[in-house]
Amino acid sequence: MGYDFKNIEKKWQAYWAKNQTFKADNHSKKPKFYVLDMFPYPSGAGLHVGHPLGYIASDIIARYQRHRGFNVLHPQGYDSFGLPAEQYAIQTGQHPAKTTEENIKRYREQLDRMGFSFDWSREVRTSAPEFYKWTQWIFLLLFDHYYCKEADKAKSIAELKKYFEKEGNLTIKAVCDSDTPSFTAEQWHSFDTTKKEALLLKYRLTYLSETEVNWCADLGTVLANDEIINGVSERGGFPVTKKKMKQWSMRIGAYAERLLQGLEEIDWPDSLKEMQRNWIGKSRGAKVFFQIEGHNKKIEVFTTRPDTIFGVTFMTLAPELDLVQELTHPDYKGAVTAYIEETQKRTQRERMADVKNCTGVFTGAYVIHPFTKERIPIWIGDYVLADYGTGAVMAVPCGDQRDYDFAKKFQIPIKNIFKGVSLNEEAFTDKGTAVIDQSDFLSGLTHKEAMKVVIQELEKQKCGEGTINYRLRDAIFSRQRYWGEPIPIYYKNQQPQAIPVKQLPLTLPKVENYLPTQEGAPPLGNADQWAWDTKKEKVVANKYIDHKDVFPLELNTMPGWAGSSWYFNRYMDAANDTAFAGEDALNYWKEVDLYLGGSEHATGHLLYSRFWQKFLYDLGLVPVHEYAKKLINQGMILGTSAFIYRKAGTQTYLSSNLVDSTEKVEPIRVDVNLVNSADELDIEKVKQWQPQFKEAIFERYQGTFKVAREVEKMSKSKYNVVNPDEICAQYGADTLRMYEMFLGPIEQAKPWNTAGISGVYNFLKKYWRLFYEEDQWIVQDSEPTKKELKVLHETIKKLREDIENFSFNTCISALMIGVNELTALKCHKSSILSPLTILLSPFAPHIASELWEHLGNKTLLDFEEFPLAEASYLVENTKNYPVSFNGKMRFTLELALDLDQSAIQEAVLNDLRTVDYLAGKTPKKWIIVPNKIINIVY
RNA sequence: GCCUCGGUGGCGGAACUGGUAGACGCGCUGGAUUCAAAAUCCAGUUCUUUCGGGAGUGUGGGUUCGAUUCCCACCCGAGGUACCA
Repeated sequence: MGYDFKNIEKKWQAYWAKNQTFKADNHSKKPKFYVLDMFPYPSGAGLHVGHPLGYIASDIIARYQRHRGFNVLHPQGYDSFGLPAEQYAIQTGQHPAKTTEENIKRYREQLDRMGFSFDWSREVRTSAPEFYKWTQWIFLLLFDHYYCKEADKAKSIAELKKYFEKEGNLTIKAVCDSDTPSFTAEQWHSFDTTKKEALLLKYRLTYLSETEVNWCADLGTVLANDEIINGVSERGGFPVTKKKMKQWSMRIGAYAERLLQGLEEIDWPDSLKEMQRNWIGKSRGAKVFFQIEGHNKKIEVFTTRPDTIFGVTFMTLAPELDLVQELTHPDYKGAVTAYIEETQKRTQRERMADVKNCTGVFTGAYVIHPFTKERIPIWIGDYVLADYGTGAVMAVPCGDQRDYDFAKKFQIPIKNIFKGVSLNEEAFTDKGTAVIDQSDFLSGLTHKEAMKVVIQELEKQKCGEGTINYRLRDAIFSRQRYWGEPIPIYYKNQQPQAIPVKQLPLTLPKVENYLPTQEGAPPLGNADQWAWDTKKEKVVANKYIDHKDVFPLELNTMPGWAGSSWYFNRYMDAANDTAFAGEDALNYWKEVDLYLGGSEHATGHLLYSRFWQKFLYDLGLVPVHEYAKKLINQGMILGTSAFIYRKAGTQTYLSSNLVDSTEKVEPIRVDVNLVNSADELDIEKVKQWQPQFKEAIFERYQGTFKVAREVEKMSKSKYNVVNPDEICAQYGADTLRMYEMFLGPIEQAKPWNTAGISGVYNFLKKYWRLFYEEDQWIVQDSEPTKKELKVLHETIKKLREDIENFSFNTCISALMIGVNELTALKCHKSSILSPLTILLSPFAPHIASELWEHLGNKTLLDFEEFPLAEASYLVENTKNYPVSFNGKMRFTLELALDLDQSAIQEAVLNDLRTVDYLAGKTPKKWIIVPNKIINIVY
């Protein structure tokens, strides 16, 4: 019989479920430990072997920490709003909630088979009304707050109103839209409610504005910047264009500096922090105001090089700017309008494709240089982005390559303001060696000096000031989709109004059709029941709109990242229906101690969730302002696709070792599950697999037909998906878990290769044989030898170190070494095997539980103490001893007393260098452990 | 282009602060057991060699008694970002 993983795994999974072994308590004297996975989107395809990688790692940590006496919170849930379910609904008419429910069921079955120690009593689903009630609640909190720069935190809109009543907005330091007009307290009092509301909206942390958005026509929705990769949509790869639309946005920009600062406090991968830093994109420079000639307005520009201000020879505005229409000289109107239309038509991808080929037109207008008072022509060009800085740049062709290219192309003069530099080929952009010239009071200064002087002068003359700019844009929060959280807002006199909090959740209405309406409104426009009755405080039918108390509801829904921006707090108290999480629970669990997930969320989820956490912290609703202390990015598991080669134009396929360069062949993918571990294809199965192979001829080489391999992303369309269910059925969950960890370092991307799994499987069988011989229990109670103890304690030491460094692949190596040595020693002693089994349990919990039960008939494996190596034979009997060499250096050798003499002599004699070191004083009773030289003294 | 990380056998990968490079596993080779297969066990497996050795961690330099590890330059790969003024 041997190692019967099927029954063992079934038995223990049932036991854990029945006893709720992994249910975490919100009250405990033990220290807490919260280990979290990024929750999955339950897709229709189910899990493949790559998905559980992070869950296995987190489960090892969770089980390890329980052994170490922590009260562990290890929850799981589903990020269940999303596009695929909705696309499926459009095609089939099936309600996304139903598809989602089915997918979740499938996911749960697959997860359960792998023996994870999740506390399922805390499961969350972002698409459940009990959950999104609180997502909507947070949305309304954001709607009801603004960002006070003085206090450097969010404050309520009520406070803002009071301020306006007293002082208007002339002195307030708050984050707001760039086009916010100034007003005094008197003016404020004179405004009607609608006007007041419109002004307040410019301050709210979630606000409505007419913005240039990334419009994806194929998906019928707008996309956030992080949802666009290389100018096309992340999902589907469709083209993206710019479009002006009224959209909800999140004022994440208000938190830019704090999001940057917070990175210093958290233990996240450097690469990921760097990505967030770049995304936030802080740059120091100055604002400069240029007076428009014959006009009462000024153009404000942002520049990081105010020191080059005397090199300005033209000005470029983004074509989208409203100001362009206003200042364009009538003679140039035609050209300018044509150019603007042209740029609007281009997709983002086209725009990116010809970066080299700069375009633009002259507006016929001029500004006045603040220092030289020269006339400077105003151009527009699409290399200037409307939504960065002020959408206007002072062009310094001598110091900026883009300005240089633009000037060359349109034959605008280039003024050289650098000493001893040639500008024939390109602009001079080196800040380190620049010496300013031809620049009045800046001449002769270095870049650094000139920066200081010019900012002082700008501020003195009130035509500019030193400033800091961020690349981080406010995040668009509206999606023209059905399957998302409804935004709890209705419109009265065109102004957004909050749904009363006690009426949440505002649940999704039924619709017949998940496509946009004929008028182009989002899918919620199809709902018959989607209006808000302010008197009854409930949703009513649309036909009552314009009755006295009934108003239209918002038709957009929230984006995918809404629910995931706060779900980690919900797990702390998932069943609470009076708060998003109870205060006690929040104060007990505080933050995630270890968060595992992919680095693809670096500038999306992981930034937005930090922003929401900081906002909730400002309101005193959560106890910490960074929610995840440590984060690990697990690497992707890639597929190993299999290829066969078809002779061009025939139905003949060649074994990969028959292909030579003279033959014209086409590589064709075949299902990896039809290939054995020696890369040999099962031809009979291929013939049944797809009709095109039924009549095909397969040319073998020496009796076998081999495929070629290539590593690529695991996906259904590449026929390289390996299903964990099948691996579990064939080798068991414990083998799968260990093998995934054994593949390589957790952070690294690595290819899946089923062939290698036998190593781990053999290990578990070998482990079993330490306990059973031909189904006879052979474990005895006798005293362990020192050698056996040494093996055990070396394993403990290595394992503990490696688990704490998340180096699971080397952990497993250490276990294998230990087991090999004990097998060689024929050790079947319970005093050795009991602690070893606890060591094994985080990795292979089922087999460990089973053997543990046989060993000690004690209670639960899960609350035994993890063994310590500190008190071990190895450590206690080892001393460090200094030895000199060549009279120059001093080494410290680790010594183990008490080992037999022949072993020492062998070790010493086999290593010439070691003998040299110890010439003349080779110790009789010492063994030299190499690589332990820790100190060199000259 | 810029930022970040990486480059070690046939393969996945070890090597903590510089100290016997290639742990562990896969694969491969030979052997034992078996009617045979599976399973299991044992031995070998960086390259090269005239069997003394010699070479070897992407390339070329440097520091050091000693470098996969530190420094400089370059080449290659992965990820991020992209007219950010």
